[in-house]
Amino acid sequence: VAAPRRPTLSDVARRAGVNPATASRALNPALPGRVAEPTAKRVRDAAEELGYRPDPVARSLRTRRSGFVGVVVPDLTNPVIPPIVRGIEAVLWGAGIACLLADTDNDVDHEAALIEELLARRCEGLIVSTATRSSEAVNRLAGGEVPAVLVTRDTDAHPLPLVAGDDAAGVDAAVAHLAELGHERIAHVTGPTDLSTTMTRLAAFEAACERLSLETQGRIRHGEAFTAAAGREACERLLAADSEFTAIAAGNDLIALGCLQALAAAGIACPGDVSIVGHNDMPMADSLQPPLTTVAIPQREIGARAAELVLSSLRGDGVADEPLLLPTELIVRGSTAPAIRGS
Amino acid sequence: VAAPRRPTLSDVARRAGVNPATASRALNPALPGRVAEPTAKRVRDAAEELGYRPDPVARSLRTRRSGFVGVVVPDLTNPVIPPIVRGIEAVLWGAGIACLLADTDNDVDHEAALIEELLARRCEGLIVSTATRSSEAVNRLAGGEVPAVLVTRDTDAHPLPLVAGDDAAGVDAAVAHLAELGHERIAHVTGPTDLSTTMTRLAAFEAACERLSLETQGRIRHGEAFTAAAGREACERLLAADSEFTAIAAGNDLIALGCLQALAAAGIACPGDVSIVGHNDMPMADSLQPPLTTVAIPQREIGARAAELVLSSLRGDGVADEPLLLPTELIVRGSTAPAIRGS
DNA sequence: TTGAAAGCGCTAACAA
DNA sequence: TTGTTAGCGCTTTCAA
Repeated sequence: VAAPRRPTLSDVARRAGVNPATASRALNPALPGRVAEPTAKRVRDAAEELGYRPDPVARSLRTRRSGFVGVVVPDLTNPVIPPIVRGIEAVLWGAGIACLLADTDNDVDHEAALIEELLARRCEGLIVSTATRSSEAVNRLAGGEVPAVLVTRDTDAHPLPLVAGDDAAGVDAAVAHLAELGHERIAHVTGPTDLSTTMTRLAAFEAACERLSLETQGRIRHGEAFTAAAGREACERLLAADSEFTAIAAGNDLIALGCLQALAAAGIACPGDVSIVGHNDMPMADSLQPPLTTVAIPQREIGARAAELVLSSLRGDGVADEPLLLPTELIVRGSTAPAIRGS
Repeated sequence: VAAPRRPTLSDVARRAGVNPATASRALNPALPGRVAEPTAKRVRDAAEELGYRPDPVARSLRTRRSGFVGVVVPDLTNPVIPPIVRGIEAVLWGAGIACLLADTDNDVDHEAALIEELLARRCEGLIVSTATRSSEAVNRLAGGEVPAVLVTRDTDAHPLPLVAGDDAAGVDAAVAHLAELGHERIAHVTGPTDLSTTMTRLAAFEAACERLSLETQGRIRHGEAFTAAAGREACERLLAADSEFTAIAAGNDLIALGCLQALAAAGIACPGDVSIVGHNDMPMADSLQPPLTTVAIPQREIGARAAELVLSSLRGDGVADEPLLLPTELIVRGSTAPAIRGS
């Protein structure tokens, strides 16, 4: 028995009684050098009968394209990431483009390797949420052969289009909300300082406090990662320093969750003694105890817009290179309450 | 200025003054036909100076391999999935193999297309958590060219190795736990019936109730998806039917969360009036209100073991084809409490 | 409108 | 040990 090799274009051509080149043309419509309809039909039938599927590897080698877009994310276990990816996939899939995902585990080298891998496989576009704001591999993407778009996290050099939530406005609203509730001593527990999101939110926090004449001195702590464990640890450091505060603005919802845990462990009630505001409105933020007040970013839409930018680039449209900051919204839930006088 | 084309093996060979084939051999150590060390060094230096990176597409076309494993998941926004993926990645990355992820959005056609895509790109192995237990595309993987392993979700034909948690044992422990608390009327809100996990857990639920002489008649409802919204909707149907029950075993934690919401909306206290047990111990299950009692599955390890199976296959080792069911553990938290007499 | 020929970048037989 | 040759499966000039 002959090996059940998968049929190639030559097989199809032979069966249709034409040259492989003709078969190729018949199967790839449009393009100059159309094929006579009867011939084309013979080819299509032959392909159908043989169950022919074009070989994307061979095609890629020849055409330097691939029909897929690469998506590079820092950490799938961060709950904000999946909805963003979903937004990307929905748009791309709708445009007939597959997307292949890679997770860098927040590691620059890992990130560089995966970007290289995707590029080498001729991905036609790249959407990246970078592992760090100093990623060289990401910066090199600028002016490269394929369009690249950043989501949520920017690099310092910001050489690429970015789609993100308007974090600054969100943080400003969060601080204003706390101030309105009477909080005058607000702490900030951030994410890792090598991420643009952390720096943006931190700057916005300080600006808002400045504007409202609130003292922040000694009330800022940096978490080592965007995880609950890191948030908890940072909050414990904050508590240990005994800097008085009645509210915490957290770098993101996972950090906020960690703060919730640290406070609970220390016997401090939220929102009774201390109020907390998160950021992102991750899935289940509304189901925590207490339900988390947070700055919602439009997760799916961030992904969708990034995908659209890539599609525009592929169509040859120019892409504005200033950051696209989508509206954020403060969602008030149970983790914030009026400050207790003199506490 | 000449186009800054990325250097090819021929460029390297020319610079080293050798034949491309020799350069290829020098760069790919081992293999029959070793290269003299001085020559090899010249080639390596040339490659280094030129910044040569082998083209995986060309290499794949020639060798029919690719150096990556494909991972197909049904829904990244289901919180159990990312930790499993993490387990897979850690093992594969440790073995020097990249992994490319694809999300099927729980859709069979989408799944078939992505599997085809990954296969066509010569992925060397496939790890799949299938969209449905009747997926033809998945069944066809059996005996295919690349090793394939299923995680968490099986197909009815189970033609492939499976790595999953021992759900049956877990559900049995969960029901026993509820029974010990005095619950005699236990309802079951499941996931979608086209998933093997749903069927396994349902069968285990019925077996356990049977064993303990608990009536289940009229107390089973199927959720349309493994989401909180579906769980809530199914629980509302259960409540509307007014079948009396004092506890719910949920198909997974998201379903359990939905039940929590439905009960809260109906003014029924958990665990005061009704106890709930989830399944999976997803991230943040311990932070819900109340903290969820649940059957923990070893998420990362499921992924890791699946990846190891693929690696074994690639090394040519035989792989046992009976399902690998890893131990589950009932984690008792705040959502279960003693049944109220006569309620 | 179709065919012939070349070649994408690499590796595997075979020869030298 | 190294070079020569061929070809993976496809597309794209160029010629007929």
